Amino acid sequence: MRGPLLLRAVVVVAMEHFNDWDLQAVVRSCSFPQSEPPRVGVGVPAAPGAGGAPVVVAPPARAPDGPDQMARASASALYDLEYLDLDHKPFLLPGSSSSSSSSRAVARARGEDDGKGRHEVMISFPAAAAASTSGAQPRSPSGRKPGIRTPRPKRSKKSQLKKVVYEVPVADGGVSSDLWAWRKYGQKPIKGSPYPRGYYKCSSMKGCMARKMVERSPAKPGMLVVTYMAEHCHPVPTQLNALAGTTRHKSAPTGDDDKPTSPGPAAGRAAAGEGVVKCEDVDGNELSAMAADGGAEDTAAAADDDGELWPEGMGLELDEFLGPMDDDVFEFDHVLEDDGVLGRRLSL
DNA sequence: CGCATTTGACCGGCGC
DNA sequence: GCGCCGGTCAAATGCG
Repeated sequence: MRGPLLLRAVVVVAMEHFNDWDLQAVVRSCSFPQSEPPRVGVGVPAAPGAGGAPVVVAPPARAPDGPDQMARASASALYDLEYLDLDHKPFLLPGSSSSSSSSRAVARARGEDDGKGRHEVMISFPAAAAASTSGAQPRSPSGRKPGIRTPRPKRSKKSQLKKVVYEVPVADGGVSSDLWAWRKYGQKPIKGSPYPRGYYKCSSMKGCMARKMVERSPAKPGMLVVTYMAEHCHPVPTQLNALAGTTRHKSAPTGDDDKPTSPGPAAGRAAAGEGVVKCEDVDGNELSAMAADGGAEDTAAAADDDGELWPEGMGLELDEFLGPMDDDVFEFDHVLEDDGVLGRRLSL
């Protein structure tokens, strides 16, 4: 395990509330003990209907070129993605998105070095992002017979899923993480890529529809491409080690097996939570989530196909976590992208 | 024993 | 309309 988390960037994406935009994408960073916080930009398109292109949020880190840089880069590989509704509805399910105008966002994130180190970010938020959740009915838990499957509820169109693609560097030992707890539910080889893609669901709270896919960038083997889909409907877990005893910690993976050594959060972790937050599903039904204070979890761990680890032990109090997120920390300006996409840029 | 991960199969979307 | 491919499910397996 590496040292304490030095740097994190938090991407906050919310639908609605940007006038006619469906979403807000806020890339935040916090805890930059060694260097200036990276500048991060977020863009949102003006033209609806062009959905499909994913959001790529690239980290502000650059390739390490020394011990110090290495540490910095490793730390900067840690990003937290959080979905917030800035209109006081902090946690959204995908279905809660009301507006339909926006379809795609393009964001740019600037790293510490605005020059060559600039990281391009693309965001896509198709309008009907919520559809998938509406159809997500729990299946009969027990025993599927071979060849016999319970009818799967109609999936929403994949292209309509809200996606945030996050590029994180695979630092030495594979450092990349967010605060959420993820449970792997699948892995598939992707055509055209030598690396398989892992599929993760948020396991911080039952019923959370948040998902992510993790794969290594074929173009840049040193980068992991993490695609987040749907929003968490619960607060970001804070005390990552609170339930350390309930989580699985595999020994360090060796070499190039594909096993993501995710200390997966046990289901029981939720029981440890104290705060209860409510969130709504697509139908407006309230869901109750065990909130952060003590609830939470350890590390969202996801490994790339080399079995590299996301870091653990990022204990963080909620206020601490949220502290750096003051509004005035960020500075937005709108940018009209080449393709007519209205981008929103923010800097710290 | 309970949980996460693995892995093969199934299913739907999308391109041709 | 068909086939490919990606995404998801769920039984089997392994680990703590």
